[in-house]
Parts: sequence; structure tokens; C-alpha cells
Amino acid sequence: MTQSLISPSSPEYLDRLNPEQREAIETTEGPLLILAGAGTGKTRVLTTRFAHILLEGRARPYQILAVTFTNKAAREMRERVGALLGETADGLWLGTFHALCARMLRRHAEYVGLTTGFTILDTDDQIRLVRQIMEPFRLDTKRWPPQALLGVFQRWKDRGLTPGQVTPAEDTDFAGGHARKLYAAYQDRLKAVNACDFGDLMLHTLEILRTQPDVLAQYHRLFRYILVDEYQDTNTIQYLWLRLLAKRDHGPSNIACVGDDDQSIYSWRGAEIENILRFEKDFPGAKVVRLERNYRSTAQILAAASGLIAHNSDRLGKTLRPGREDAQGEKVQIISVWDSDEEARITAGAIERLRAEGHPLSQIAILMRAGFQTRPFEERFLTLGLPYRVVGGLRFYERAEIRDAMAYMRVLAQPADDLAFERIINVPKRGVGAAGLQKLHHEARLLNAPLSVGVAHALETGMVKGKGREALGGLMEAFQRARETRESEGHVVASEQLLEDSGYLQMWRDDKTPEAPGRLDNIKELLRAIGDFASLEGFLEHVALVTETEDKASADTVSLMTLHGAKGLEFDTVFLPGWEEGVFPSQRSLDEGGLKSLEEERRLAYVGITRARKRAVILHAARRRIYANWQDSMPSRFIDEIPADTVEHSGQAMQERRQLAAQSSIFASGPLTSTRGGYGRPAPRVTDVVADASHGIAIGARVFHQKFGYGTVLAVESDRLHINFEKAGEKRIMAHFVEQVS
DNA sequence: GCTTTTTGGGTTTTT
DNA sequence: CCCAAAAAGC
Repeated sequence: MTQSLISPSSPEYLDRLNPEQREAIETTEGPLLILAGAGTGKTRVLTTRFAHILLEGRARPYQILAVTFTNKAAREMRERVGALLGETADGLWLGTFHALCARMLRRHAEYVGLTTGFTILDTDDQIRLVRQIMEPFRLDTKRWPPQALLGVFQRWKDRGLTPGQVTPAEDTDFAGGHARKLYAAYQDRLKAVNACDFGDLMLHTLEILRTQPDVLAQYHRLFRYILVDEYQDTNTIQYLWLRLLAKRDHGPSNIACVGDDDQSIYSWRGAEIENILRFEKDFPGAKVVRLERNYRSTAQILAAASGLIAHNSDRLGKTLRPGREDAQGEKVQIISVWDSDEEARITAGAIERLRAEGHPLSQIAILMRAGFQTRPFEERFLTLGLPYRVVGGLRFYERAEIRDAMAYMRVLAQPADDLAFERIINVPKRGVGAAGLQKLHHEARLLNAPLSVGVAHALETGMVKGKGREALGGLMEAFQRARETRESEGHVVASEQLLEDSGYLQMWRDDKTPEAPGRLDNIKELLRAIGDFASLEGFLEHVALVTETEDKASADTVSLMTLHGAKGLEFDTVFLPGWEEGVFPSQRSLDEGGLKSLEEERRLAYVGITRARKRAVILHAARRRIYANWQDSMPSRFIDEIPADTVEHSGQAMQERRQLAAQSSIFASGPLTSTRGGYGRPAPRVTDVVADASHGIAIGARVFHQKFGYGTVLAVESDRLHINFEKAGEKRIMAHFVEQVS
């Protein structure tokens, strides 16, 4: 990439772009949809477009609204735009939907009953709050878990619905039809404590833009151009927000959205693929530019991925073409293995061989459907001493000790932050339990003051006695001293002092569990990070909006991550394990969302394959351990959907499996003879088996199992039997593992 | 109020 | 199987 400042008259930054990319950049006026397939230079187009608008003098930096989904994408765009312009651009409206909304909301908070210093709650706070509002309703928290209720609220918020806008018909049967009332109560409570949850950042901002024409007009004047990344992942409220800002009474909407309908994988989080599918209707006269030249992957990989995604029906239609003229590349390997342990063994072995050939480990990734699938790989890598890292596992700011420490900071910055105060009032133990807390809450409510004031009052009036009195007094003093220190020596010193004086650090020093030292390190890291910010408020805002910490220097390690986590990344070699029916596509997905979900799973598979630059290896196991017992599994339908001429099969397991299957009655009726490329088409699909339930074993039948002996069938779930064994107790067994006896 | 036992549930999770 | 959260016990 060119680093030097480019003069507008000779735009050499446009030189090495293909015609479609140029069109996407040079069409600055009017609505534009850029359909950018995987690896077609999307980020480059977006950032160059941003710079192009500035360099042509069409707008000042702050007049462009640029929206991304992740902080990472925002950071990257900021850096690359800065590089193109040869300067660091400040004051940009460039960020995630939530960060941009937070910025707007702080300016106009009073319109929705908040003050500019409102706190942004984390998920722990939200759950605690939901639990509080549920209490008077006396609901069974087993049947209606607070998390689930919060999920209902969130889905409403994703659709831009305030409590008043949720129609009675919308009110699900959740919580006995009380969900709407609970939602209203939750929102009231948030306002009462001057707080916002994540969804509120958007909901409140949308509300302000909807109801305050002058505010909206102000932003209309400000933003001349709007750029949106990952448009296929926008949900309804984000769409409404964008449309409000883009549509104006006079003049065209200079909104450019970049996205790929084939990479929409977040519908379960409220993303509406419809948003991208109907863009041209929403913005009449919109121009559509397709970026189809892929510069990332080999022709074989592209053909495999394209063939797979062609099985989806709801598509805008795009064909990835190889942008590079070099080698055709290797075929996509499909390896059949016996079980999940062999899968890990073979993968690790292949990686060791690649490593010996000089392949950097940092260019290898193992991408799976679900987080727990990393386990066998980790075990194998540990025994081999192969360096790896699990990406996106437990995140820094979600660790308990970090949230605790953050709560201390929040109270320091904002004594009225009751939820934060509540979190740490008894951490470390200060003898305040549920009952004591109740009393203190009551006291605060009588004074119509925050909880911390209630505590101070309770201490003065002698309400609290004994040990608790001493401990709580110490806590209040620690906060008092920290506030003084903050005045005199700044927020960094004050923060550390607070954690020390409150006894929080000592609590972990006294903790003898093996995790304690690591936790102390994390807290140290947190204190270090505070120093990067000019104020405590700035730090808190950052943490509230950013969940991950910046990637540390990328060591030479294999990356293990979920397919979702891999979106936007690329590697030379990609391993895709667990391509089995029920695992991928995930059974639960299929059960809940039917065909739509299947298509989303297929897009996920497409995302997985297109991460690979040179080599993609798909694996599937004949049986997999699920919780306690082994379960047989069939190859994923996606394997069959990849064009046969782009793949290469190997592995013994399927052959053995076929022999085994031939012996057992359940598979006997299946077409086991047809072969394709030396690879036997496996036994019929699980769904086929379900359809005919050919084992013919009924409830109450007496059966014999090689290992567990004799038992009685309690329940039949298609091909799985729930059996009460005389010696071994109750087990779930695949029907073909037992034989019926009389 | 705190610790232990039981039970129940178990995808994906950019913000 | 393995973890988290609720219920029971001290």
C-alpha cells in the first residue's frame, strides 16, 4: 500500500484496482450497494473510498459517517485511512454502531431521560437488574430464567421496539404473558439509575432521531457521506437508524453499503439478511457493484466454495472468479476418520508435517462449529508440544476479577452507580448477605439516594453492627481516600490505591487456588491499561464498548477458533473438522430454524472454506463423543454438495464403517454400492433412518448389548434407544448396537 | 451468611 | 462428562 500523500490530480491510489473496485470507489454520489464476495478486496475498497472522498475535497473528515461491526474493523479502517492520507485523522465519525450511538447519546441524553454521564451496563449488571424486576412478579426462575427474559428484551430492542411499541400480540407466552410489563419495568429501572444496556445505545438514539427533528436535521447537515461495512449483518434497528440518517427531503442519499449476502451468519443475533436483499427497493436508483474477483484463494478452493453456496436459494447471486492467474491449486481434501480423537491426531500430524516443510504455524487455522470442539485438539497439541492459541475463548473484560475491579472503578467515577456498588459491596466478604443488602437498599430508598449514600447513612445511625460495620466502614473510607488521591495524584494512582485499600487485591493474594496468581496478573494488566487513558471516564467508556483487548504480537501458533470468529480472517491452510450431520449443520439449528437455518449453516461452511488461501482440509468422524457416550455420526450433507471434481477423499474410517453398517440391520436397506471417486457413498442419511426407523424395536422390548448386557427399552427416539440395563443402569444407545431378545 | 451438595443443561456471541 | 447455578445444610 502506498504510504505517501497523494495529490488529487494524479490519483495513483486508484491505479492497482480492478474496474469494479474503481467503480465502487469513484461512484461517490447516490446510494450504492457493493456486493463484495469473500477475498475480493472489500476492506481496501472501503478505506480507499473513504480517502477518495476526502482527497477529492467532497467532504471534511468529520462529515463522513463510517460504520463497522467490530472494533477491530474500525481500528483497521482508521489506520488504513490514516496511511492513505499520510496523517492520523482525528474527530472521525468512524466506529461500531454502538460506539457511534454512545457518542450521539451522550450529547442528547436528556431527551430520553438520562444525563450525559449515564453508565453502560455489562451483562452481569443486566442480569442482576432483570432478577430484581422479576422478584415482585414471583415467577419461577427455573421456568423463566432471567437470561432468557433479557433475551426477549434484547430481541425487541434489535427490532427498535420500546416497551410502548410492543403490541400485546407481540407479547410472547414468556413469563405467563408478563414479558411486556417486565420490559417496561426494566427500562424504568435503567432510567432510574441513569444507566443503559447495550441495546439501549441504539434504541435511545433511534428514539431521539425519530422524535427530535432538529437533532436529526443537525446530523443530516453533518454527514454528507455514509459508509457501512458488513451490511448483511445489520439488524432491524441498525437499518432503521441508517435509513433515518441517510434519507433526506432534498438531495440523494450518499450511502454506500458493503456486504456479502453469502456471508450472513448472525441471524440468530437479530441480523436481517433481508436488509441487504432489498437495498435497491429502500434506496431507489441505487447502483449495485459486484466485486467478484477473488485474490485470496486458489481456483480449486473457489470452485468448491462456489459450488457449495450455489445450493442456497435466497441469494443476490455472485460468482467468485479467481483474480490471480497462478496455479489452479490443490483440491480440497476430505478426510474420513474413525472418531474425534483420530480427527485431532490426524490434524495435528498434518500440521507437524507442514511445519517441517517450513509452513508458518501462524498461517494455519482450525475452524469449528462450536467452541467446545477445540478440546480434543488442545489435548493433542499439548502432548505434542505444538504451540496453539484458542481465539475468542474467555475474553479479558469478561473475567470475574476484571469485572469486579471495573465495578470499583465505576463507583469511584460515579458514586451513584448502584449496580457496580452492589457487585462489590461484599467482595471481598464484608458480612453483607442478601438480607443485609435488602436493608441497605431500603435505607437508600427512604433517603431517595444512591445505595452508597444509604450505606453511609446506615453506618452513621448505627444500623449496621459488628463485623459488617467495621468492614463496610473500611470500604467507604477506601472510596473516600481514593477520591482524594484522584484529585491530587490522578486516576491511575487512585485506582490502584482503591483496589489495595478495599482489600480486593489482598483477597486474591490470600486465595490459594491455582488461578489466583493469574487473576492478579490480569488486574495488574487492567491497571496498566488505565494509564493509556486521560481520564477514568474515558477508560470506562472504552471498556464498556470494547470487549476484546488488542491482539498481542502474533506469535507463531496455530489458531483454533469458531467459524463465526474466523469471519474476515484468512490463512494459508485451513482445517475444518466436524463436518457431520448434527454437528455441522448443527442439529439444534435445524430443529429451530428449518430451511432458513440450514442455509445459514451453509453460509457458515462457505465462510469456512473461503478463509483458505492455498489449502482447505475438511474432516468428518464416524463417531463422536457427546457428553458421556459415543454417538455415531454421518458425513455432513455439505460434503456431498461440494462439486466432486474439486475434492479429494481419503481416510479409512468410512470403508470400515460401511462394512460395519452392512452387518447391522439398520443400514442394510441403504444403497451402499454406489461409489464416487473411490469413496463409497456412506450409509443413508440420519433423516432417512429416522423416516423408516428400521430397527423395529419398541418400548418395553428386551434387548442385549455387548458391553452392558440385558436391559429394557424405556423410550425410542428414532434410531436412539433409551434403555434401562439390569447391571449398568439407564443409557442411551444407538439401536444397531443392541439386539432384541425374547 | 457462608459452604457444600444437588441438579440440570449443554451452538454460534462482532457490540 | 463438566460446568454453573440453585437448594440444602451448617
